[in-house]
Amino acid sequence: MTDQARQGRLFDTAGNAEPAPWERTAREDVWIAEVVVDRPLDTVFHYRVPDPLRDLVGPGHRVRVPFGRGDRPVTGFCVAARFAKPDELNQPLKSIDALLDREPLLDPEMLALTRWIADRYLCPWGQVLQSVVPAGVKRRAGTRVVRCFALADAGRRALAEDRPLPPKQRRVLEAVAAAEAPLSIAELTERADCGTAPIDALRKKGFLQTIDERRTVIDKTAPPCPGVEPAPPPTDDQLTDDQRRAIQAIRQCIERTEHTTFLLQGVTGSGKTEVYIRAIQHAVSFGRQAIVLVPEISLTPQTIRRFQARFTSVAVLHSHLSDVERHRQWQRIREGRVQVVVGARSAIFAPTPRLGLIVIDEEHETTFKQETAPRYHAREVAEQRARTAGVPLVLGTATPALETWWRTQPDTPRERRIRLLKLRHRVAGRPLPPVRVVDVRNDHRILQGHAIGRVLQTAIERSLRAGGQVILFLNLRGYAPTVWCRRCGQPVRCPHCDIGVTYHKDRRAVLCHFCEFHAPPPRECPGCGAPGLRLVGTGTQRLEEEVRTLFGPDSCRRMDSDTMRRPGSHDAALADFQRGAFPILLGTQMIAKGLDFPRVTLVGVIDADSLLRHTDPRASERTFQLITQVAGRTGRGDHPGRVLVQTRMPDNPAIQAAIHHDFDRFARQEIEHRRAYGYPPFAQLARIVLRGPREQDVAAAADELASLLQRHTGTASQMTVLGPSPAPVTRLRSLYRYQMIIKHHDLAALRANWKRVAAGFRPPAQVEWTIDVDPLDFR
DNA sequence: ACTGTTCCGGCC
DNA sequence: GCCGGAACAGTC
Repeated sequence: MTDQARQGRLFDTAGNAEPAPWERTAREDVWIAEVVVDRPLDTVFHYRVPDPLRDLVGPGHRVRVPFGRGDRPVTGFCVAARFAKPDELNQPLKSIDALLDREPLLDPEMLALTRWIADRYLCPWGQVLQSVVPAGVKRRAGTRVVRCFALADAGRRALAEDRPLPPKQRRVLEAVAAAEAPLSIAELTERADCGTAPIDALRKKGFLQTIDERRTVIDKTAPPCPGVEPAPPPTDDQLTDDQRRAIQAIRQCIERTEHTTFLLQGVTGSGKTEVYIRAIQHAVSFGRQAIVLVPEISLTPQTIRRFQARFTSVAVLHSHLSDVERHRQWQRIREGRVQVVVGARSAIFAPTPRLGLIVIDEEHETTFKQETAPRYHAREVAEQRARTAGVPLVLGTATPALETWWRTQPDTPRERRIRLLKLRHRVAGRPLPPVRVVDVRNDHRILQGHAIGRVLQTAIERSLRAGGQVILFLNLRGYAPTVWCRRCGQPVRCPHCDIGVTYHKDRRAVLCHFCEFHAPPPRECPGCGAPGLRLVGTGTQRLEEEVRTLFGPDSCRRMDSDTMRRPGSHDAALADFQRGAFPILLGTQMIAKGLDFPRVTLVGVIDADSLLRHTDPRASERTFQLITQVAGRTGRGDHPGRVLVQTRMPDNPAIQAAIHHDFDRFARQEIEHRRAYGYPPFAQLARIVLRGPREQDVAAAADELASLLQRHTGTASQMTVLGPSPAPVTRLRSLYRYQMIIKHHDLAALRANWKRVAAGFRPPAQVEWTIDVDPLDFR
């Protein structure tokens, strides 16, 4: 029996399960609510609904309930409310203390979706529920309870009988009578042009009754997005045949209100966004709403403006919204006043009343996976939501995640199959830029420690001379990624994490990129005491220095998470680049996606090898994706572009596939690799991490858990347990970490096994575990 | 006999 | 997660 069924046994008329004692007989008929409390428990609790709340409490409402021995008040979500027949209960149930929301925060579909996430990602339902409703919504940020006045019976009679009243009181009473809703003191004094005294007098006479209403305090609308007007949309005959076909396929699916998952695989610059927009317009024409998920870094004014230009009401949900603003947007969405919701990962929980379509742009991006509990992948959640809502899901990218691509292939079972829509050409007949590998093994500039080799340097000079712009991509922030001791040959490490520190010249400090540690750069080696540490390697700060030396002090702007700390600085830098304020844009990931600058004629990848050096099982997939994405930033205007990739491994398969723009070749070779090693999609993985302050305790707990898993699964279950072993980053924020990977061809069986084992495993004090289903981060 | 610590199960 | 009881150990 599933846990879900077990939790529902109170109403299980089949009667196979022996009911718990308190479930057996009722002394009286009661309304009960099933409540999931705000605790990491995956259990549904039952509470009596007191009579006054009888018609008010339903699924999706939050309630306050007494919980535990001390009856401590906790909040919970009501997930069902029903009449309990006699004979079903015998122990007196505790009662709901209070109803916290007038309207349910979640509709039945969202409740079901959160339940699905809890099962799929092995996370307590209560925790999922808490995390899908924004904090600002729960705290009702930006609203306040305001005392309002409505007509009481006595007042109504007084008006009807035209009884004599002082003139001000009469005006007040008439204002209240004329209003559709109760009026606040401020509204009343304004409309009746009086002070508060007449209002108070009427209330004392019983002519007015007071009603406390929750009102919005701040209602400022989002400022219009800065930046340049987007290019005018293409007319119908400017669409490519591929675009037309794709739009047609998605529209058909919208009309039939049936679910299909599409992979819209289009080379960079092939007009995927136009396809999304046309498909969404169709859904909107049926009075439905669309959700568009994009990686956070793509939430630039460029993207936002494009949607705002084509729809009358767009809600943008990004991480910089205040609680108040987020609450306001959430309300707008829920009231159906928004046509399109554009947002990062969590926007998949947007409370659209009539969902018509979901789009995930750059679907291969790993930021769609949440790295804290519930560790869901927005793509999976989106598919589940689309499936139950009977609407299409469109996954768009130039470089699909391997798992996604695999599902378009004939070997995939039919029920998992997704439909491939290809956009093979760039719009306006523009070619993909030629990509050239530059082998820098013998480049004398590189050998001297510079980041820009001779070939790239000349190419930049030529582009600039021709009036073009240049993008330089380097995936390491800081000045020097390693601080190295000449004598003992050891890097300087973070005292809290076992990871090397990075030197940041602008802050005159060494930083740990895993925790908040920072310190002045040490003069001598913390290990052996030798003086004279060396700064090894190049990060974006050193690259910036080099570019300014080579091409002039005003030639470039750096974009990475250090320069882009303040909200808006990102947008400002891009706007400056767009209007040509500087010719060279250099930076990390954040300049690799989605940007559309027609004047960029050269893209340089400074160090392709740094992408491959990771121990991550998906390193080569990421390398291919990043090179392809960043290469796509050029050749988007009237001038052709080109791409130079600096590497010491010119024959690497991922690099070779990227320079040939050959996704299929890359995917086929990578999928065979996955098949050979039993990686997803050929097996399902879950990663368990144990962490604590004492290494022996963590290691011992890991051993115990591993043996529990082995014993429970046995040889028959086809489940493999890899490890335990120290995690690749064994110490993080002063905590030791051990991990194991469990592997099974069937995800449901894997989850069931884990649940059985987890129920009997209690780690020692100070050791805690986490489980990550379908992990993407193995650090 | 008394008190502090850890382990463990239940929470409706 | 939090609480309380049981079991255990160390102390007066």
